[in-house]
Amino acid sequence: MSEKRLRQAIDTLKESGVRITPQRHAVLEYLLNSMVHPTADEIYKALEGKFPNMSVATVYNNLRVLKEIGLVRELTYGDASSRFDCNTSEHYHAICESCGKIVDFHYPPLDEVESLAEQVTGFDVSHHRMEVYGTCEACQQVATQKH
Amino acid sequence: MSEKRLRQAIDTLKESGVRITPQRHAVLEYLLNSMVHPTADEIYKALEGKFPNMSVATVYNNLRVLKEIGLVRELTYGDASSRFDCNTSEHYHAICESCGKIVDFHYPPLDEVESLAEQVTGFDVSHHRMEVYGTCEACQQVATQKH
DNA sequence: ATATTAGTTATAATGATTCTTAATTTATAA
DNA sequence: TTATAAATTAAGAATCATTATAACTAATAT
Ligand SMILES: [Mn+2]
Ligand SMILES: [Mn+2]
Ligand SMILES: [Zn+2]
Ligand SMILES: [Zn+2]
Repeated sequence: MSEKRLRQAIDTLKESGVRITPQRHAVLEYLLNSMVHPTADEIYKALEGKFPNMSVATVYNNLRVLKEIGLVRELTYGDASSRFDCNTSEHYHAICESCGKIVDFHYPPLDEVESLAEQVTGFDVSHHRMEVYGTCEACQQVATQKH
Repeated sequence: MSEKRLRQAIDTLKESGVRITPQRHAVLEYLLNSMVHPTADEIYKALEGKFPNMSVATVYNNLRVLKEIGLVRELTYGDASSRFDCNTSEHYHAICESCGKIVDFHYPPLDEVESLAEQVTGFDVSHHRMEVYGTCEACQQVATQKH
């Protein structure tokens, strides 16, 4: 199943005229199989077994390339490091403020918000960002067990 | 008009048992009069005339204190530095991808999104974040003039 | 007046990301 | 096939926003 997504992603790379190096392939494959929106460093550490000589700069370089092609989304937060998402389908995220977990969720795109924002600000709006913050189920249970 | 907001903010500080030092007062006053969501460094530079000896750490410290009391909101983005907002009324932001300008806009809070997110993710949602990205009016005009 | 606490300053440390440079690999052309 | 050009990588240095530390100062409480 994820084989198909990998093949499609590699086709996109080829069409973009980007070389498919072993390191690039590994970063892409790792992201496609990951559900947890990993950081660049997590990807780096996960692949250092297979690529003991790979530089962390290579991970960043490849993430940038994959992002430019549209295969990867970068999720930026204030303090900590960026997280990367290979799920390019339109979706939103719920973020646990207790453990940091990031969970996908789907909701009809907020088109009305975009069009109203255009009216009141005069902006030509291209996209938006939305995410909800709170406590995930696991952390809720831990909290209740403390009584 | 902004005098009133300043007095109210100072009352909040007093109630919180926080000392009102000259530096703290200046940071707060600058933010209240600013419409542009400045960075810590912009605040630092703006005040160095009045406080030549003030440390940039003092700006950060005071912004943290003001944030903890709820007088200031921190707007975080991926690459660049945080921006700070003294407008504590519920509002959203439109961000120009061309010049970086950040503009307030109002929209009924997305409560339905929060409750649906709770249902599908099991999260206990406390708040959300939403902003639109695009091109501001000034940058649109510059773009058209290039023809 | 003295002790305690909070706040400030200067500077060092941190840490994620980017930059630089040289080496290496891959693609293209002769 | 060989030569040349372009892309990619690796290693480490540099950057830069932010935080931590330590010494000093001001405010507050006893
Ligand atoms: Mn996702
Ligand atoms: Mn605002
Ligand atoms: Zn959690
Ligand atoms: Zn603009």
